[in-house]
Amino acid sequence: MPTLILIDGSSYLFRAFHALPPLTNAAGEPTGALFGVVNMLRNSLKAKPDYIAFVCDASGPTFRDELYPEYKANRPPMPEELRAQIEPMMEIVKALGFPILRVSGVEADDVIGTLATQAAAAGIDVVVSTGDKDMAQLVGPHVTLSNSMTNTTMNAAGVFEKFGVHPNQIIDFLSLMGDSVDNIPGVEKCGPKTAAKWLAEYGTLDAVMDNAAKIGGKIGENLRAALPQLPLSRQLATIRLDVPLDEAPTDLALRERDVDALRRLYARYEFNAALKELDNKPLPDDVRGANVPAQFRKQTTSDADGTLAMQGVYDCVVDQAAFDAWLEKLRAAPIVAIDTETTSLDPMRAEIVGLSFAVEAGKAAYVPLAHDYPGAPQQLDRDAVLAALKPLLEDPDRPKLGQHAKYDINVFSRYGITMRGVRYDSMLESYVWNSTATRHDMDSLARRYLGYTTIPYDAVAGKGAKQIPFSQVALEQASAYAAEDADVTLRLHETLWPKLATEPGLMRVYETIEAPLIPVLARMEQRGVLIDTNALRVQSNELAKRMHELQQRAYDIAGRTFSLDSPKQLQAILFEELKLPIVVKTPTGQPSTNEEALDAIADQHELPKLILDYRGYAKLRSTYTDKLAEIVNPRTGRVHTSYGQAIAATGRLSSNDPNLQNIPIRTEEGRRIRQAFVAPPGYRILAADYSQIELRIMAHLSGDAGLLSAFVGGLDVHRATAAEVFGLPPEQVDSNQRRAAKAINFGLMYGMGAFGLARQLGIARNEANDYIARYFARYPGVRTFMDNIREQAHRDGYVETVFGRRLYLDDIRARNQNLRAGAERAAINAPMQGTAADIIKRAMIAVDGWLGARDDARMLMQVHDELVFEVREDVLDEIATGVRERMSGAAELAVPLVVDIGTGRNWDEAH
DNA sequence: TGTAAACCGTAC
DNA sequence: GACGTACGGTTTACAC
Repeated sequence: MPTLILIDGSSYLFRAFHALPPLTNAAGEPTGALFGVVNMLRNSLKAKPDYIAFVCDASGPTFRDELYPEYKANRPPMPEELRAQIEPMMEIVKALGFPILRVSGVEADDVIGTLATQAAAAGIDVVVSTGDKDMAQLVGPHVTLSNSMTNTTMNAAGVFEKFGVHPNQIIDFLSLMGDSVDNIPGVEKCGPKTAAKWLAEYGTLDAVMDNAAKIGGKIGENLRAALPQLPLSRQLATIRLDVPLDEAPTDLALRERDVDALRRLYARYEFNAALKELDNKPLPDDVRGANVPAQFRKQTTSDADGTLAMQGVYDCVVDQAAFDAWLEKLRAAPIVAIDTETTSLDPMRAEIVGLSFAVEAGKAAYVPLAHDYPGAPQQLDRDAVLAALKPLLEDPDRPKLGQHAKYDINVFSRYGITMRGVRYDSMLESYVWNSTATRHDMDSLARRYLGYTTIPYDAVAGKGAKQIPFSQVALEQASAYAAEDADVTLRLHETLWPKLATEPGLMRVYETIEAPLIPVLARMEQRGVLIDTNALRVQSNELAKRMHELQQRAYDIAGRTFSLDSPKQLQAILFEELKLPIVVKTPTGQPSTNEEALDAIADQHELPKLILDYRGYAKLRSTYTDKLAEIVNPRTGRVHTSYGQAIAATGRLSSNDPNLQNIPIRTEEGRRIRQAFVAPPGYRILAADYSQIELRIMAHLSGDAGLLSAFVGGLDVHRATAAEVFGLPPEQVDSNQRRAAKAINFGLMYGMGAFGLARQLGIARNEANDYIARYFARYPGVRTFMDNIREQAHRDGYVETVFGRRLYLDDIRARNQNLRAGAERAAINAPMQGTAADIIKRAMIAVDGWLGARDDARMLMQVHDELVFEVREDVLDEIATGVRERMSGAAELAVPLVVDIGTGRNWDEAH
C-alpha cells in the first residue's frame, strides 16, 4: 500500500525549541529548534514514503478563536529566539523538496486531519508525525501516530494502551480533561484516569453528561458544574476533517531537493553532519571512550527516527588508566556534574555503590565501586577512588553541579569527605525558575525541559518486592543509568541557567539564598537531633493502655465491635445506627466524623467524645511516639530529617522522615513528644522564634499606619487589633475579644472570608462580616494592599516576595470561580509566607556562617519561624545573643523583627 | 502485593 | 465552596 507521512511542523518546532539546548551558530543566530526539526525531517525521508507533507499553522485567527475568544489566551508570546527560526526552517523544508501546507483560518491539526481522512479513504497508509496527543483522535485502521521525540508509534491499540480510551473517544476524553495550555475548560479535578473511567463506563461524552447525576462525590459536582461548558470544549477539541484544500493526498509527492540551497543553509546554521551527508561523505565515528572495555561502552545515539534521544558516549570506568584519564578531565573542566549511586534513599544509611561524572553534554562516565553479584567484573577500590577524588570534591573553588546535591553531600560526609563548591543544583534552578511546578526530580525535569525520558530507576533495579539494591544491578545497565544521570543533570543546568540569567531577581534568590543554604541544611541533617527513646516508649505504652480502655468502652456502648480508626464504620454507627444529627459533610458528600462534627454532637451521646479522645491518642502514638522511636538512627541515636528545599511553592522548607515541622505543641499530652527531643549531657536546647513574623511582613508590605505603629510601639498586636475592631481601650479588651482579633489577623493573611471567620469563631455570619468591615475601616492600608496583590497577580500571573522570589498562580485567570478564588487567596498569602521563608533562610545562612566550625553550638532544626539549636551550657548566653542578632538582622523591614529565645533540657522546656 | 484515594489531624 | 503551606497515618477499593 502506498504511504503518506504528514508532519506536524508547528508542534515539532515548538517542542524541539524547548527540548534542545539553546544552540547558536557562530553568527549568534539561534539554531537549536531548527537543528531538531531538520534532523527529524531527514529521518522521515529514510522511510521512503510515497507522499509526504510538512504542515504548519498559518498566522492569524482560526475558527476556534471565533468560537471561543479565550482560546489559547494563556499562551505566552512566542519567544524571539523561536520566532527567528521559523523562516530558516521554511527555507530548509522547501529546499528539501517537502510539499508545504499552510492554510489560514484553521490549524495545522485540521489540515492534517483532512488529508489523513482523504488518504485513508483512498487506501493510503498514513503516518501522522507529531508530538501532540490530541492527534490520537485521528488514529484508525489506516492512520497511525509517530512521535520522533519519544521514538514511539501508536495505532488504535496503542492509543488505548496509553490513554485507556479508543481513538474515537479521544475527543470526549480531551473535552472532559480540558487543556490548560490551550485554555480549554474541562471538568475540574478530572484527569486522564477519571476521564477514561467515565468513558469506559458510559461510552461517550453525551452519555457521561446524561448520567452526570449518578456520579457521586466532589468530582461528580465538578462534572455537573462543567456541563454547560462541555459542548464548547468538545467543539474546540475536535479536529476538522473537511477543510477545503487545493492539494489531494496524491499531489504530495516529494519534489526534487535544491542541493545548492541546502548546502548554503546547512553551512550557515552549521549542521555539519547534514552537510557531509549532502556531499555523500561518510560520517566520522563518534569519539570513543579510551581504555574502556568494549562490552561496557554504552552509546546512546540517534537511531532510525530517534534523533532527539540523548546523544553521547558513556564510559564505564573499571581500570586505573581510564580513571586517571577521567580524573584529568575533571580537573580540567570548568564545571563537573556529579552523582552518587548508593544502597539507600536515606543518605544517613546509604553506602556508595558507584559515582558518575559529566563534564560536557554527551560525555559522561560511571565508576562502579561496589557492585556485587555473581560474575561482577573487577572494579576499582572504593577507598582509593574516594581518596583520589577528595581534594577535588573538597575544593570550594572547583565548581560542582548536582541534581539534589544535598543528598550527595550527605553521602560523601559518611566517607569523611566534605563536599564543597556546589555552586549549581538543577533541582533548585528549576525550583527558583518556577516553584509552582509540582515536581523537580530529575525525570520530571528531563521530560519538561529536555523533552527526554530518562531511564527509570525501576527499569534497572526493579520495584516493590522485586527490587534489588543498586549494587546488584549489572554493570552495563548501571552504567547506562548512572552516566545518563550525570549527563542529564549537566544538560538541565545548561538549559536552566541561561533562563535564570534572564531574570536577575530570580538569579539573586538562587545565588544568595538557595545555593548557600544547601550546605547549611546538609549539616543540620547530618547532625540530627537526640531523641529520648525511653521516654517515647513509656508514653507509647501509656497511650496504648488508654486506647485499649476507650476501645472496650466504645464496643460496650455501640453494642458491637468495630474499628475506631475507620471513618466509614464510625459513620455507620453514629449516623445510621444511633441516628445522630449530621452537622458536617466531607467533600464527597458523606457525613463527616471529623472533630468539628463530633464536637457538635458530643452533648447528645457519649460515644463522640470517646472517639475524639481515642483519636487524639491514636494520632500521637502512630504518628509521633512510635514513628520517632522507629526512625532513630542506630548509629547516631538521633533522628536525621530530610529538608525539602524544592517542595513548597511559597519558598518554605518542608521536612520528612520524620516530619519535624508538625510535632505537637498545643496540648499537654502532645508536648510530651517535644520533651523527648533532648540535649546531650552538658548541652541545652535553645529555641529561637520570630514573633509574629508574617503579620510584621504584612505591616511592612501594606504600609498600613495602624499596623506599623502597633509593631513599632511593641504592642500585643492581637490586643491592639481587638481594641480597634471593638472600639475599646486596649486594657479593656477581654480574652474572647483578643481571640477573635487573632482569628481575624490570621484569617486575613490566608484570604479568609466572613463565612470562614464565622465558622472559626462560632458566630453569625453577619457578625463576622461586621468584624471584617471594621477591621478594614481601621486598617485601610491592608485592604489596599490586598487589592493591589490581587491586581498584580491577575496582571502578571505571579506575585513576588520582598526578596524577589516568584510564585506563579496558574489558576489566577481560570474561568472556574473556585479555582480563581483559590488562586487569589494563594496570591495574598504567598508574599507573606514566602518573605518569611526568605528571611529565615537568610538568617540560617548567617548563623551557620557565624557558628563556623565551632562544636559547642549546632543548629539542628527549622520549623518555619523557629530555629532550634543544641548549645553547650557555658556558652548559652553568647549563642543566644549572636543568634538573636542574626535573625533580627536578616531583613530590614519597616518594623522590627523581634526574636523570642528560650532554653531548656528539651525542646518543650525551651519554649 | 502494591497503589491510589479518601479521610483525618498535626504544625506554622 | 468558603483559610494559605506542608507531611503522613489508617482504611478502603482495586488492579495486578
